[in-house]
Amino acid sequence: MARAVKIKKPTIATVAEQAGVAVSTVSRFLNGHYVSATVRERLSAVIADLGYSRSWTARNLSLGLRGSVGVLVDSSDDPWFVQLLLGIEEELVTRDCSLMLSSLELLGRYDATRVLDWVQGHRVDGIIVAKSQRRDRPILRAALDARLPLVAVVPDETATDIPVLQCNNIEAGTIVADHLAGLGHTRIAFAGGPPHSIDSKHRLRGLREGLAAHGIRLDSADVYSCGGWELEAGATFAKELLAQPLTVTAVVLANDALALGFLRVAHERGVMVPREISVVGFDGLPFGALTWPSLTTVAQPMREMGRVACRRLFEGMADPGRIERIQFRMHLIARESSGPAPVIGGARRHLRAVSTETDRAPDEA
Amino acid sequence: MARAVKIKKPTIATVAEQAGVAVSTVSRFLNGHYVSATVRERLSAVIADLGYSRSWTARNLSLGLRGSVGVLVDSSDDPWFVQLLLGIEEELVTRDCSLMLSSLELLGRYDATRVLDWVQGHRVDGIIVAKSQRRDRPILRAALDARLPLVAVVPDETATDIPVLQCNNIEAGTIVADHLAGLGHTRIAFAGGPPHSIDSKHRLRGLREGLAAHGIRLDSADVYSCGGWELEAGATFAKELLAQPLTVTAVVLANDALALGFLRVAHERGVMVPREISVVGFDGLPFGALTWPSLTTVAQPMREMGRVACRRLFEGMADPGRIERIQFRMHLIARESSGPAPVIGGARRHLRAVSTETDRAPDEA
DNA sequence: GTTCGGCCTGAAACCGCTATCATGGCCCTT
DNA sequence: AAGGGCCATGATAGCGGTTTCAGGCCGAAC
Repeated sequence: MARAVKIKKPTIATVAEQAGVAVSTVSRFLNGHYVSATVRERLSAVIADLGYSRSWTARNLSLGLRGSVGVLVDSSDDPWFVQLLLGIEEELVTRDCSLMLSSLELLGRYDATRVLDWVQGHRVDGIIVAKSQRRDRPILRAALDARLPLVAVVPDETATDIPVLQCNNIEAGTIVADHLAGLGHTRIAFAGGPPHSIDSKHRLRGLREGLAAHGIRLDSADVYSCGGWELEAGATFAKELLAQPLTVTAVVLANDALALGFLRVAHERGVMVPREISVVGFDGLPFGALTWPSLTTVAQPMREMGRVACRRLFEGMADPGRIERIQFRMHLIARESSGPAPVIGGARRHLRAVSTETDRAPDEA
Repeated sequence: MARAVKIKKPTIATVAEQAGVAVSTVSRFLNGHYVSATVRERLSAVIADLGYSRSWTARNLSLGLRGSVGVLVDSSDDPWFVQLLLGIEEELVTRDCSLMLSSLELLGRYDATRVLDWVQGHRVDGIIVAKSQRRDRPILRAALDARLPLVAVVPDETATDIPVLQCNNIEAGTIVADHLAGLGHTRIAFAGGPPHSIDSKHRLRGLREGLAAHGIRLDSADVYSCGGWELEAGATFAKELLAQPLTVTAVVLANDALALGFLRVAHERGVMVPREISVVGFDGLPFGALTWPSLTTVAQPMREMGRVACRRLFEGMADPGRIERIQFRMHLIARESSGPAPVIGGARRHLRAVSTETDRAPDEA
């Protein structure tokens, strides 16, 4: 205390010396193993006095750990993964582990070598790949070959050899079906994303089956493809659909971006949503709440998924080889873009929306 | 090659042995120091053969580094910082350094001890605090006391003892002034955020000065305060302003969230934007492009700021004690919410917007 | 009064890599 | 022909922890 100020950071040896015990004793104390009460008190005092904090680098080296998990995100999905990160972080904090972030974009998306180098050499105990797609498969394979625990979140659904977290898109479709049927819609259109997207297919399938349960038939003529996932694709589709007289009272788009594109064009064309047509998307993007009208959507529980991804990763470290598929339920966020089906020819009063404004997702608390 | 498969990961010693050289030679090779051509070839071969990759943990321990920088983000600003992260990452990749992410929220926002623990004990060589506010000051102080290089991005502007990156809000104000003056507006309102926000004040000041340069006076009666930064505050303000007959032809709100709230209410009330009134925000939030009409705004070059923050952090590691304030210019993104000033009483034709759609910010490429 | 067994603690090896210092060739100089 | 430098490499001491193993001390059991 009264000593000359040391410039060097105190190490475990400093503490041991000051307390007059061996380093191993200090180490035991630090790790909560048994030490006598006297020593314990003395050590706490010395440590507090010195402001000592142990080097995780050294600890990890000794233990053969890396002390962090890597999260690879596809940077093109901007705001999508923020909640996911928070969920992961939440879980990590309880494990004295940190979150190493990297984007596939910057590591060189298609170069498995670079990712692997990051992964093996750098210092992660496992990786979580956010929104992997089929084209990322080589990277995943390589990581697996390197015996690196790995979890993919919202992956290309055809992957069978890695643990994946995904949403139940079929159920999501039926949720929309129930919602729209409840509002009295009977003629509904669906617009998918890229031609062979499995997400689209499942959402459509769920929608179709759900509607069927209500005795409503989704006509094949009312199933379209936007050709992509982006807002522009949705806008293009809207222009086509709205160029002709409306034959449907609601349109379901395969994701929120498409739906927002649709809403936008609807506004340009003066088509009233939801009075003339209801619009529903999928994903639960936060800014869907900010448009006018705000977008009814089926949200993915991102934060929860982050938590589970992390937990699953640690399980995978303990018990490698277990490959499973964890499904999450999506939940409806009814906002303003969906409303009662227009009554054909009926004199309808000004009816804005029945939106229940369940705006706040359970995990956004 | 033909040896029995070792379960253990190869280390530098394995490589040395296989190649018949000393570990120090391998180390030199790995670090790009000089070794003879023969040895070099032999080593590359052995390394490739063994699939060796070096342990960054060990390297860092030896070098006394941590090999990563920490980024503390305030989780409440969802999508705001994604571009920032990408900018940081971009810079980090060239330095074989990784990005450790943590949110102030989870580390316990107001508990400097916990952040410090993360910071000292865990393993970062420095930290970047994104969007720090005055209330985070104790954390910054503590980090500084621990001699930990630190950079604050878009900070509370009154901080003087740490390197900060910030936007030139005054200039941003004049940019808006030029834009609106160019569109013929002469009666303009400004709505600030929280009462004492310095950002608000600067933006207002720039606006006022800029307008003055065009011979336009910003009347004090036309300066309002929304009381907060959130969308709802903007909506509330809009309700008040739009309850009375319009006396201004344009309204400038202190950030995008407020402006989006305003737009929303304007739509509800059937007020045409920009035909009846132009609306401008600040920040450049990505989803400002998705609303209808899309929002004219002055954007912060987030990705660039991320890059610079990172570079500055490394400089600070080499040369501690240098405290400076780096300013960034914001740039106008003219979209649909701003248009020519309505001609009072004139018979105007349907004029949608003069938006030049400079939608894509330079750094979004 | 020994011997055995538990409980704490100390000594030292090790985790994988870097850096410093020492060494031994080889070429070049005078 | 001998000495001096330089170059490439080898040996080794850390970096800051953890863990194994051995040993000292004390009470209980024979």
